[in-house]
Amino acid sequence: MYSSHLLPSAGSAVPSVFDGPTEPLTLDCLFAGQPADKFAAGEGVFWEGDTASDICQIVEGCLRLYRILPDGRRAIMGFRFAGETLGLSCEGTYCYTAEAVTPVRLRRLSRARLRAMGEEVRPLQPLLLAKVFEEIRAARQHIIVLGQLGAEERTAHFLVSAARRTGADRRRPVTIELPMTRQDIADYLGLTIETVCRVLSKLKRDGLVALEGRHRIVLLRMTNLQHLAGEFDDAEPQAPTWTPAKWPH
Amino acid sequence: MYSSHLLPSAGSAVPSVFDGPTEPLTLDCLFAGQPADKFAAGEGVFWEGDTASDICQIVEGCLRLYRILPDGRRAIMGFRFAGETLGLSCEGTYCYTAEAVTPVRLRRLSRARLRAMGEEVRPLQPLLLAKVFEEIRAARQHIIVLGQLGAEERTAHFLVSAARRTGADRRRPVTIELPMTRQDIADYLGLTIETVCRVLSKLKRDGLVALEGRHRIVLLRMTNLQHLAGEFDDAEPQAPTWTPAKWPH
DNA sequence: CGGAAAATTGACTTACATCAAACTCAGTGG
DNA sequence: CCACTGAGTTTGATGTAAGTCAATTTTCCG
Repeated sequence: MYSSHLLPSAGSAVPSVFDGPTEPLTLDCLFAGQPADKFAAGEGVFWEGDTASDICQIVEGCLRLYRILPDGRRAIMGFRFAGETLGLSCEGTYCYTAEAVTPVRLRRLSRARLRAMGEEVRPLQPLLLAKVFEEIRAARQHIIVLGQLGAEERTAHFLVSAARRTGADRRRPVTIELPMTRQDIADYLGLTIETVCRVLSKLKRDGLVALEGRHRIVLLRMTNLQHLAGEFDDAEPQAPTWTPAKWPH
Repeated sequence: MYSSHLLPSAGSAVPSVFDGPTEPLTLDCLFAGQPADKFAAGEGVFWEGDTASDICQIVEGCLRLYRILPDGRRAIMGFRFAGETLGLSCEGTYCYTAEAVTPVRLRRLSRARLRAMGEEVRPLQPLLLAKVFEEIRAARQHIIVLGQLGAEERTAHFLVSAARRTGADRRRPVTIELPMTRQDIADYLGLTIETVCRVLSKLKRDGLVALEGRHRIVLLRMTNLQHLAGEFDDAEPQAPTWTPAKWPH
């Protein structure tokens, strides 16, 4: 019964098995009732290690999620924008710190409350689970970006996926807002701030993007950028040309 | 009720997910009835893009999980050893190829069947979910390794976590089996085979490890290795008593 | 405006990749 | 049993992408 949600049948992302009257039911509805907390730019929403008591949905603004390594390095795990949620795929304690990049308004929902709601509203489960899977997918993507791509490729990938997130159609000049600093981008991409700058300058020189102030970039040649980014995320099931490596004992 | 599984209350996660097979009720019981398929070294179990119809549990052997990028690069997402499962945190289609490193025996369980079982055996859900969360945790770990650590740190981290996976106690010389090739390790760590070799040679020269043949390594100085690896994963709230080193690699 | 923080650019360094041998084994067959 | 073989590994020489250090220049916010 309910387990069908945890084990979605092949096919569509959000399990359609128990859809019924789907329309008016999303997480938004649950969050809608909650009061909106406000945070100033630079303010922390929660910290790594805190008890993960709430799920949050951003009403407005942008957050950075990061961990600080023992030696002081900062690894940004991702950014969250209006409409997105955070805190769902943590067990027990938050596994990163969430900090406002811009002024942020967000709604909280305690796990206890969400749990209670989940019992009454059955189709809630697959929605939550879909978000968890989406996070895994994003994490795997990030692994490939960091492990395999060069500085230019990483940056192109970042821009393209930012554009994709806005929902803007692929066609022609897409303008994206990047409220975070260059340092944030660098810490996200595993590069230095200087390298990020140089790459952006190069992309500009090559006519692939236009820089409008610090926080707005126009992607002029999406196709080229996607190609630079590797395009490994899209469909295209590569023919498996594996080597018949054998076990050398 | 069941939603409490998807939204585990703060505090303890499901006890030691990664421990060896514990008696009472685990996935092992479900897999126990299934016949064991055999695969020769180098043989594929499933391919990226295949319909993710089964969950697999490895009875014996080692698998590598990877994706091939459009330009031919191979990104190894992870390895799986005896007792571990694969295919759980995929939606619809497998998101990587699974290939035997050594001869492998594994049991399959169709999602449909697992779903059916999940209805009868209630405590099954949290077990599955725990595995999903564990994968997220591992992916985040990998992101930090690839984004922030240098070659030596990455390699040390790989060794330490391999040791941890065997369940061997932290104390004193731990011998680990690494059935995969150096190339596999390189593709997993985002390095070249030469760099992996050089790092291992250096660790040997420094007396941190001993190399016994190609596929066995003795970790002589766990503490040093852990320190090299950054130690950012364990509990240990690391008092920041250390100088804010810059960006060494 | 004015000043400080952020971004950019340039000169130089370094860690890792690349290219190229040589070495090590484990499997095979004489 | 031992030489042959070839994949896998190791080591060395060299190249290069990205990091580091150090100025500027730009932006934006009071």
